[in-house]
Amino acid sequence: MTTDELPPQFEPSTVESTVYQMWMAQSAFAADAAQSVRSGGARQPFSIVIPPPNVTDVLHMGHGLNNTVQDVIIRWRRMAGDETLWVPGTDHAGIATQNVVEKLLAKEGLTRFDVGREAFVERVKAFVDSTGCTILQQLRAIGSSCDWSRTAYTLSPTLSRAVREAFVRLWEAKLIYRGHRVIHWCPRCLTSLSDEEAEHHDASGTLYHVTYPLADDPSRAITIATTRPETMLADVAVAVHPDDTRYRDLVGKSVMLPITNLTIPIIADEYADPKFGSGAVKITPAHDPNDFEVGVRHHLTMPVVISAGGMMEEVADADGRVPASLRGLDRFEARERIIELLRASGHLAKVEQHQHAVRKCYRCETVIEPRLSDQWFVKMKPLAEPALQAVRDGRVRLLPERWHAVYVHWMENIRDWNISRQIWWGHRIPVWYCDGCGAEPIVARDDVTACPKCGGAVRQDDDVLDTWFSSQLWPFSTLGWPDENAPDLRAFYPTDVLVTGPDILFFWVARMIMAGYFFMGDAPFHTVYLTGMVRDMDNRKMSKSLKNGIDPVDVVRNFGADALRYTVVSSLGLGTNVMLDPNNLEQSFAPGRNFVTKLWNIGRFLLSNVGDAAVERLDAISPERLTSADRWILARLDAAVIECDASLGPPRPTHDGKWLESERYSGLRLMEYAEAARRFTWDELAAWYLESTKSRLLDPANAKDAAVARAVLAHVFDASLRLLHPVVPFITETLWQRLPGRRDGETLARAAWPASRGAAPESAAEFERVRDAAVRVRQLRAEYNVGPGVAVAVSIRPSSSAMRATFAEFAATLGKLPGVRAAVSQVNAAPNEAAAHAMLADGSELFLILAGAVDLQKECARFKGELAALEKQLASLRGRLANSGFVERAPASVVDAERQKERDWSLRSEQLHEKVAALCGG
RNA sequence: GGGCGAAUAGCUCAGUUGGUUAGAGCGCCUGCCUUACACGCAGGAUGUCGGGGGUUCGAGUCCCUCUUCGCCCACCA
Repeated sequence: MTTDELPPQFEPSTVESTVYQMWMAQSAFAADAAQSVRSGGARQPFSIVIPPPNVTDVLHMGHGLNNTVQDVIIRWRRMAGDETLWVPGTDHAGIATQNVVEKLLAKEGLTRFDVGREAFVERVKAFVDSTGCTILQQLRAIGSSCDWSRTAYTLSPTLSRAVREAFVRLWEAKLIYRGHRVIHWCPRCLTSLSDEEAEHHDASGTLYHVTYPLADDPSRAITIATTRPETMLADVAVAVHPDDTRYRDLVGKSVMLPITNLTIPIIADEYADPKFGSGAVKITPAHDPNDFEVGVRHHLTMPVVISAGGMMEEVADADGRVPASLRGLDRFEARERIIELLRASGHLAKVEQHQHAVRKCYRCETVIEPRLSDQWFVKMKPLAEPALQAVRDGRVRLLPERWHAVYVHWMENIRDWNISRQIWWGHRIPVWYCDGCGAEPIVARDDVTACPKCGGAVRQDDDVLDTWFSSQLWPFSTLGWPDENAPDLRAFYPTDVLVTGPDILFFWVARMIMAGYFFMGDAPFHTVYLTGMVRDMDNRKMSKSLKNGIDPVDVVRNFGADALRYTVVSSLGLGTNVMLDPNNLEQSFAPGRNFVTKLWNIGRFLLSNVGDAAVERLDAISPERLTSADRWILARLDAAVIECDASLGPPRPTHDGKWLESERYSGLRLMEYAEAARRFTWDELAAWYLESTKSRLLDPANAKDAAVARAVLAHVFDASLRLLHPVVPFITETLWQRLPGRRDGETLARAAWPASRGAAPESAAEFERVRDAAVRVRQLRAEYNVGPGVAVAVSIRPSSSAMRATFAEFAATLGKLPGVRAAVSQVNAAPNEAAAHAMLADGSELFLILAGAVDLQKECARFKGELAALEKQLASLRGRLANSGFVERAPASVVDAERQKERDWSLRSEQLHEKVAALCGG
């Protein structure tokens, strides 16, 4: 490629799709199971399964953040030589997707019941087919390097097979059972929900105190308190604590239930808390989980008075309990009506405000109705054991660290999981019933068409499985399970890192770990990286309803995918939220856009100067041909590589599949990695090295040295593009392709991650003196208002013979650096105090004499400040050495180093004293 | 109600096991279109590290306490 065609502006929109197509054409993201060491290959496998977005989703910034993180990690490992697989895919998202299609139907004035089950499912399928690829396409637009040939879908035939298998195995292990109990019911979605799907919301409600008169003595009454008076129609008892002396004589008697005029018993049960309200509690077994337990203990009837849709109705065992005037009323309307009735009949004792938590459906925020019904459950305790142990002993780590405790607490208190949903979109429960002979339910991997006992007709269970039941299998179902010999499963399971938001830690992550142990005998990943959330400037979650979202596609169109990625990663502390302003995309994405532009300009300048001709290999250049600047930038590159590696790694546990305490919470510091790579490229390569090479490259007299400069530039830029590629893949690939010596078909995406060349850190020291001198000259110029047009004279007294030897290079480089513009001369003796305007240096190394007036008093004050700070440190250091405890405890080498430090500081302090004396006259 | 975490520059955050003068990005101020880049360059300002107490020669870092936020969990009707 030729370099002279680089346009002055980087145009992401034209470049990105071309680059992505090139990656696809080169199969840059395709994983090869045979290469994994687990399959007899030579590479460490490294795999990530994507948290499957809902199939109807469109990309939002949350996805943008999450998938950028995954892509950075994947690209880093790919370059580092692992056989890398990133599995993409989507989730059928039972309730969510069904709700979307039901809304579409509603526009036609239809419900799913009008359409019928089969036709409805077909309709959802068609809808999913029409939208299903949107989000996957959008993931490509932000550069995600997924292996698209392995795109999975939770409701595909292969994954559905895994779901059946999982259900049957859990059934066979007696971990799945059918239960009759009070569960969380969403009257809008018309389905039961798991505990996790019924979210707590703080609410300010009303606590109604209702009097229930004694049946045999209406002058006496028991007062109960309730926030849901409408459920009193289903009351079957009043419970008091057995030790509650206030009520001891009443246990066994009965009260009259207002409105219904039924007589119900007073029972003793420890569930009643004497300290709450009156100490008596109404028992409504069908509409409250606690009351249900009481009901079971006392063999009470369990009338159901609220319908699936949340209407007052006599559903079961409720003969005559619901007065005609209330029938068919919505539960909240009924509540108002009942309060009126109670007030009218004098049974309403007190009404007070009450802070409590209301559970709401996580999909539609409808208030949950606890409801007695038959559901399928998974027994969780046995599954939780190994998953808990894995996190405790470091086989699985959660980042950031604080989630560890949250996870452990949840797992220790885990409750059985209601997995059946009364919706139509999802995996139908693989259980069949024979109504003919009444045989036991048949649980089967394959569809059952006839009763194995009587040969009669069977019908399949109507319910479908919780979406998360299929999601929990994702890390292995996508790799070919239940086929234990599937090549991908062997090569890539367990996967490595899971990247997701903490909001689905229990919905998904914990269940995957449990499923991993149960079905695969091993955790599905060794690291869970929990990201923060994307928020607006008022710290609000971005959401459709608040209209404060940012469309990543918009950002990509305006600023490019790289700018989006860099902005997100560079502000992504571990687990911290990313704040972006939806009303000011320009400013929000400035860090990324600025950096990308800078990188482009570095590339333009550097590539045009390096040219297209082959450069010498770095190791073919003898050390003495390198300038101090060359040695410096090579040493800085090594430091940058080491820093990037330290921020990102280790990629996997180093010992026996368990994280050591020391490494457990290290690594995946994406922000620090990005900053290290940026600092090297911008603050070191561009700001100093590039500037220092200008004279070498542009002056024809330096033809031989120019070749060295070109070689070093090409090498260092190549390495910096490699370091940056995981964050900003498009622009780095584009520039990298134009470096001299590229072969056809080579991609940066699959190029090797840089390794430190082991440059001695002291090889940087010499150029650092040039740099310090330049900074000092610039500061003095600014301080004394010497404009940039004015050339200045700088005299230097080299402090060492080595420096004296390289003075010419030193002077040439310094003089040419921007903002210096100086004629540099060497003086061999210390400048005469009277003649010098000032001595300015940070030690005894350099004396810079700037032509022009220097404020001696100002310099004197500066030295005095420095002196005071130094003496403070010296005092503390002396205290430390004087502390016998420290000297005894610290290793000899440390104590020696401290003593040396003290000597150095004392010496420096003396010198400063002298300077202050010389300048200020004592 | 229980548990966890946070409080550092105007904003968002870094600050490893206590140890030189507490950092970055954005923003701000001053001066520069120095032919790669004004989406830039050079220089600069800004912090009683939430309040109080303690341990230590030495505390942003460890302990106690108060205040304020955030998150997770939760069957007190």
